[in-house]
Amino acid sequence: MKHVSFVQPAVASSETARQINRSIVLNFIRKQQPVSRAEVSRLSGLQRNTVSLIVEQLIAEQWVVEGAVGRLPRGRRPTFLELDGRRCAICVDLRPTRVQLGVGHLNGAFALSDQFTTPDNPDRATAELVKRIRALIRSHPELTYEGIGITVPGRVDLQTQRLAFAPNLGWPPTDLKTPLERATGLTVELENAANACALAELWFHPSDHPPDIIALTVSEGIGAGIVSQGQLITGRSGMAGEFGHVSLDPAGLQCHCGNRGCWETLASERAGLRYYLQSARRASVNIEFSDLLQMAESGDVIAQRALNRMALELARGTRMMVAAIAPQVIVFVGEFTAAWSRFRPVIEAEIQSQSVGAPPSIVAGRDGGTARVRGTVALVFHKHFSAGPPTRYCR
Amino acid sequence: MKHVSFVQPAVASSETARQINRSIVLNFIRKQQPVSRAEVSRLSGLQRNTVSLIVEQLIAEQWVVEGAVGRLPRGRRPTFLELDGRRCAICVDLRPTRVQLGVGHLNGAFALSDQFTTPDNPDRATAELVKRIRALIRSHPELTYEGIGITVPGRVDLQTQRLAFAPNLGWPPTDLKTPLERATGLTVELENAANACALAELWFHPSDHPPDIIALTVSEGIGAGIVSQGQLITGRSGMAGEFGHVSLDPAGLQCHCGNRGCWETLASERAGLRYYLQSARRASVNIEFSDLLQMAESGDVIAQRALNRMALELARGTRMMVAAIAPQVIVFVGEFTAAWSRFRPVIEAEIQSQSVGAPPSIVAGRDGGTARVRGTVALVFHKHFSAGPPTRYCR
DNA sequence: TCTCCTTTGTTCCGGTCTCGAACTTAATCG
DNA sequence: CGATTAAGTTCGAGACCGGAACAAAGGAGA
Repeated sequence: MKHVSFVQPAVASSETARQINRSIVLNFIRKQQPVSRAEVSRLSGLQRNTVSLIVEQLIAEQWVVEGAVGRLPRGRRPTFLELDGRRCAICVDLRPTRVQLGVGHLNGAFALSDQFTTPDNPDRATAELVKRIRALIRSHPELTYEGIGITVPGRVDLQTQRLAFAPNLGWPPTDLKTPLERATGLTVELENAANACALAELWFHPSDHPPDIIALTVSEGIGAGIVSQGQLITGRSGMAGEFGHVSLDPAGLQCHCGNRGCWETLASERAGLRYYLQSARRASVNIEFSDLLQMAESGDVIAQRALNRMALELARGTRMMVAAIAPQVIVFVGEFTAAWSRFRPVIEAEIQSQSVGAPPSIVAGRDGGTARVRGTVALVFHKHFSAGPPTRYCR
Repeated sequence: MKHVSFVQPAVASSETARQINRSIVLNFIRKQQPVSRAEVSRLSGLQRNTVSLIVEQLIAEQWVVEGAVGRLPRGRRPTFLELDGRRCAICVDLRPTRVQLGVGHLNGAFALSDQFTTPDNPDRATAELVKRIRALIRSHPELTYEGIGITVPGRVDLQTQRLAFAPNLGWPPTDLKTPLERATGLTVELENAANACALAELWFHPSDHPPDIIALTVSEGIGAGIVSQGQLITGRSGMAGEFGHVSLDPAGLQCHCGNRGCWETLASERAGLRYYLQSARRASVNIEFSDLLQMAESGDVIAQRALNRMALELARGTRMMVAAIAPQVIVFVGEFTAAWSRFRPVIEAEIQSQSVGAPPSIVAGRDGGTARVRGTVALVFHKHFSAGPPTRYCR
């Protein structure tokens, strides 16, 4: 079997140096804004003149704007630089039950806007999205829309950019990108929700995270976004991170994916609800996961027991990830983090029993309900901030 | 909790371009040797003059030598370039039972030399290694020794470079690097055996492998070396890839690592032997895994059943890796590949039942017994062939 | 108010690098 | 023996960065 032998490494010229330095400067401005040219020079190690030249270019291309003038005890006042907030991305979080829209600005500002119930087929979903996105764009004509970022509850094929595997959505493989791009004229970035959350963590909380993190989204299903050495692990056609479909109980329940006893069937919101309904003996009662959290909060012992069981199963799988990937941080994202004080000790205890080296830190995603939507901002802008694809040392 | 915020990205200058292109040229020569300057120019996209300049430099630094002169139907004859075979690495494969030594040349030539029984403590092992390595160097004074590469049955701490976790060796955390470097004057590279095998696959079989592979070493224990997008996944302090210590059976046997029912306790050579002894009811008979393979080969039904059970457990864990990492290829390394025709179908069947996307290819390591030792060649030379650390796009 | 000092930001020069084109070298073919 | 073809070299142009000198913009102190 022959594969495409290796990625042709792009040769470097003097312009390559500029590209690299440009991305360095741009990232320093993003991370430190507002910041002066001199400060960027000191932080990056680039000469002041080089920074000035690059900044001039960035201003011309409308990535950066000059802001206020600073104060110093002595000397000339620095003029601060910021990212240009007029650039923004349209953010879509597509989930099995609801679709959430928002607008994320390059300077970090963010606003949720619309939401609607997820249509039961891709075509209707596309049509609805087009309608709402058009309205969104019309409502703020002063902004420059960079693109549309969409998080999906499934895996996006790297080659075709189609939504290739989405058992919790129940859609067939779907091309969302092409029709949306055609209808709106904007580029569309699709990404698995967990991957997007991982990117968002790096993007919005740069200094707190070392470069090896896992973002775990727990909702209808379980997905993991793996970042290693600052790079998203995609795997063959973008399928990496399906820890949710590792079978932890060969005799367990049938999963959407076809296997039995997947972690997802043991530790997702659905599993939590199932644990509750099994004990409560109230079959087919129409309760949602948020209700379960509420009930546990207000002292319902059966609900509490269901959540504890869910926590235990979550912990088991987390231990698997720790052994496999050895991240420095695991960020948990999902409604269940509202009951983080219940989950955290259980997971932490299990992790600590894994004696191979120091355990990773366990944190709940800080953006609460917006983590997934915000992730799409990173998705859209991310490629503009890296100097081309990282060199791959494939032999 | 604060971490070192991010890796300071190295700024680029004109010399950066040269470094990048140098590594491109060097790698093309390695992969295509013997090859002419003109051919490198065509393959890489660099101008002929640039290639010539870089090659001149590489020859001066003794990385490359001019070889034979080629023939063409018309035109001036090309002079072929090859890597300089006088450069070589000392290769050590440290295993719980035996230590194997060898010499690997930059041009791909390779020779096993010495082997000895693993001493039961680190100090004696170091002393023995120093003695034998000195003898090895003395025996070929015409060669330039670049460094010493050592594969170990455990994990090497990224920061301290100590052998930090080696349950199958039974050693405490040990610094092998410093004393060996002091005694020999050569730099020492330590790496987990599975990681080394993964690097070796990329290094010696460049065109066959896509950039997402897992190398799985099965012997006394089980270790995985993960390469994603052409880069080795290290994880927090080099601990990534411990799939062998994921618990697949919470009620299973106690493992060296302290947990219960680790994959390693179910599918390693030791497990295979255990399965045999359990059925054969010949406790404490002194047989080795190679004997077991032999017995199965010559028709012993109990031995065959033991191997089949081992294959089944190996397959189960492989499925976990496929879900988690989604590699394009999994390379199996270990004595058990002698019975590959027995293992392969079992693993393949299990993988195929994983319905998420196309399954990865399953192959047995081609270098047989020398895979691990050869891996160390890649280990020693690898850093000279990449243009500095890959840029990390950490936010 | 005026001068000194400090810090920001710019201008200019020298060096490195790649690219493109012209040139030299060395072989084959008619 | 000249035409042709391809390999490898030489040279000038253009892009970029680093370092040093310079202009700008204030505050502190006399």
